Amino acid sequence: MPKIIKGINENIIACAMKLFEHHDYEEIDMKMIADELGIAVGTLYNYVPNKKTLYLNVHKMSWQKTFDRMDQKDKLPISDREKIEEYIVVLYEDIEKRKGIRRALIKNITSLSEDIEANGIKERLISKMNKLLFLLMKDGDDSKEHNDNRLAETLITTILVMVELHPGEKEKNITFIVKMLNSFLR
Amino acid sequence: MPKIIKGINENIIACAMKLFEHHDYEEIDMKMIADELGIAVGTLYNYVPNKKTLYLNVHKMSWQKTFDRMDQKDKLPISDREKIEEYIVVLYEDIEKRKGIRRALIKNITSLSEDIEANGIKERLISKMNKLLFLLMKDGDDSKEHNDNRLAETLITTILVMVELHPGEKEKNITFIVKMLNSFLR
Amino acid sequence: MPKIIKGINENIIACAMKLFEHHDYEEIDMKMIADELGIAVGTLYNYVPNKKTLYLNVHKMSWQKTFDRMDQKDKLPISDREKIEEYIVVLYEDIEKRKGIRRALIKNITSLSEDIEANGIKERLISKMNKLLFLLMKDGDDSKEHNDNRLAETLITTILVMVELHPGEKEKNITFIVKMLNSFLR
Amino acid sequence: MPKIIKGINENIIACAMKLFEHHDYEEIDMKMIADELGIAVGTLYNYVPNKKTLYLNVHKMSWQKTFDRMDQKDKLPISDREKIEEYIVVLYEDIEKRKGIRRALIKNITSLSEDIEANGIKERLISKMNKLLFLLMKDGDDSKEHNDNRLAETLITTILVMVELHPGEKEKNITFIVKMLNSFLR
DNA sequence: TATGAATGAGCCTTCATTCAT
DNA sequence: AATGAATGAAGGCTCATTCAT
Repeated sequence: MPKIIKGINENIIACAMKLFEHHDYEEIDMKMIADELGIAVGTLYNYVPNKKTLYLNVHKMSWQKTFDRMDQKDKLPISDREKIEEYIVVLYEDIEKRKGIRRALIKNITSLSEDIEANGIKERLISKMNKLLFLLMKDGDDSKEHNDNRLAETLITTILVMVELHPGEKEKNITFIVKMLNSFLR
Repeated sequence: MPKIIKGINENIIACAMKLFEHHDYEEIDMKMIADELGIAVGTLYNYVPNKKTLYLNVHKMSWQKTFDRMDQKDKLPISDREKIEEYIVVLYEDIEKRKGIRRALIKNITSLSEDIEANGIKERLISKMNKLLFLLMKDGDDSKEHNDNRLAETLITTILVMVELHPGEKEKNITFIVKMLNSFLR
Repeated sequence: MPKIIKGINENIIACAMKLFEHHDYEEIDMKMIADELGIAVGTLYNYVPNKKTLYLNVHKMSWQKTFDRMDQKDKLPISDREKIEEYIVVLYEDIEKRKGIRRALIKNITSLSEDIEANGIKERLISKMNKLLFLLMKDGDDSKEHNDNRLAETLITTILVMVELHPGEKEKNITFIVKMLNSFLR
Repeated sequence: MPKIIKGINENIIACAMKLFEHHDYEEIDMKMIADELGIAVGTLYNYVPNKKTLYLNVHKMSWQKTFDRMDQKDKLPISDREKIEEYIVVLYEDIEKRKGIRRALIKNITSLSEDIEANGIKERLISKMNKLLFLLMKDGDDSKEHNDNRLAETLITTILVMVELHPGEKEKNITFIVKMLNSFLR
């Protein structure tokens, strides 16, 4: 049974994250991760039950970081509309940064992959965005009345798609997304 | 050139589509597909040169069918705005109807399968939508000026996501998408 | 049980020989042979029990042709020494002509392959050459006294090696071999 | 770079040599070699990058050892003619002693493995022999003038063949080869 | 008899996971 | 605890051979 030492575990997550950020799941093998950590495969397996779980944990931590950054924005003394825009920027940057995990995010959002077991992150993210959007919607707006998540979902997906299809055009991409948001809310 | 029997080939595409819909490229092996078809691997290889090509063909077929239905709409004597809405409906219905297509579309749109050489169909679809959108944009509009594809891409992706996340709510979904489109174009 | 029709069988051998002459055993598959014959694989299997046997038969026929050509030389009204030189030329040309089978010959001569079951051809060939060489050796010569096959073996092998290592230099190759023979017999 | 444990590696080469000696490249599969070694295929692949390379290494090792022993003879204070005879004896003994080497030598000499990229060792050996033979040839001799390798090639091949076809008759075999050489040079 | 689609064992190679040291 | 060599199940693909038509 793997003994779990806090320090090492964090190291493992960090290393794995670094690798998974740049490469797909299949492109990374346990030896690479062990090498990156400067330990033996066997040792890695003392701290991690298997590759999938490790990946899943990285996935979770990865999202958590994004959540944390969004939470930071919550504390800023800015308007809700500004806050939404901050959210978008945070999401954009995080998604852009983590290539390897981006795929997982997409799959997760679009329910593409059932085996990356729903860890509730998609729901948390959408709900977080939606809460804010709700405040910005006009009374009487259909979306507000039904309080569905469609706008939030669309925003998040659009970020993903823009990062994929127009890489290196952060400015334009964000401008577009914000414009889309604003015209919807107008 | 392998002898191509119409029926079998379509069957193969259908089966592969069904499997690729629920699982990643790497998760599916040729034996699975053969088993699903009730034939031997060797037989499968009489009709398909290799796994990659099969996967690619699944994508192509998916797109092509959608594409064809959109072409039908082009011939109708309706306004451009109506045509766009028809496009949306076609896409929505197609995507909803043919479960198998959905994941393929998502992967293609999001470049999830970038290693699988691009087959240019995604570009065709986006360009088709964009051409129409262009006519509807106001002069001076940034998106029109740059004539980028962002709006088209967003529309298509949104359809996909709505179908996935709000199945069985066709009315609401399409209403939302059209509303989004209209507010953007306003 | 395969029915054997004379005409077809000869055709098969001829076709297979043509292919095996230019390519190694592994490079040729039954489909190729069938295609070359203009029949279906299944049909081919009506006349031939399996690939190995077919190959073996081709091998035998191939040698037999060489033997036949050598036998022709026996009938010529020439000296033994001239006859030996004719033998060398026949062997050289035949070996040169049949690339694919050349390998089999080498293996056979050098006992390299035990699965091409000894069909006695090597022995026949060596013995045939030796009989003639014996007549040319001087009395008192060790080789003659022991009547071993060493000279014949060396000649044959040398032909093979020359064809392999100095392709396209027939003149020089044969000159060398004959010179070697003559100096040995002198 | 796979971790290389001296003992295992030599064992692998020895085993592979033993197998490749009796069977063609295609007839041997990695599982056989692993089984022969008493290890798993995966383990074998820890020491060998792939089948082709393993095969190639078997060849190289075979040749190199023979080569080394010949280099020893070069240092002796003897005449060139004596040196050639020493070469012949070295080759004979080496070939006779190490059963495994024989088939590899034959294949290499006869270019039987031309698809396996040439490793240049055959050329080295022939050239080494030829250099010495050149010194012994009479001026005006055709072979000397053209400085081709035919005599060297023939000598080496003849050694191989004699060992194969007349095992246990070392004396007679070497006598024959030397006699052949001498009559040629006379 | 002829056909050729179907079969499936077999091959090379990879890599997550285990376990003796 | 740490190590990393060993394991062997899989996976993509081929091709000699079979058999239903």
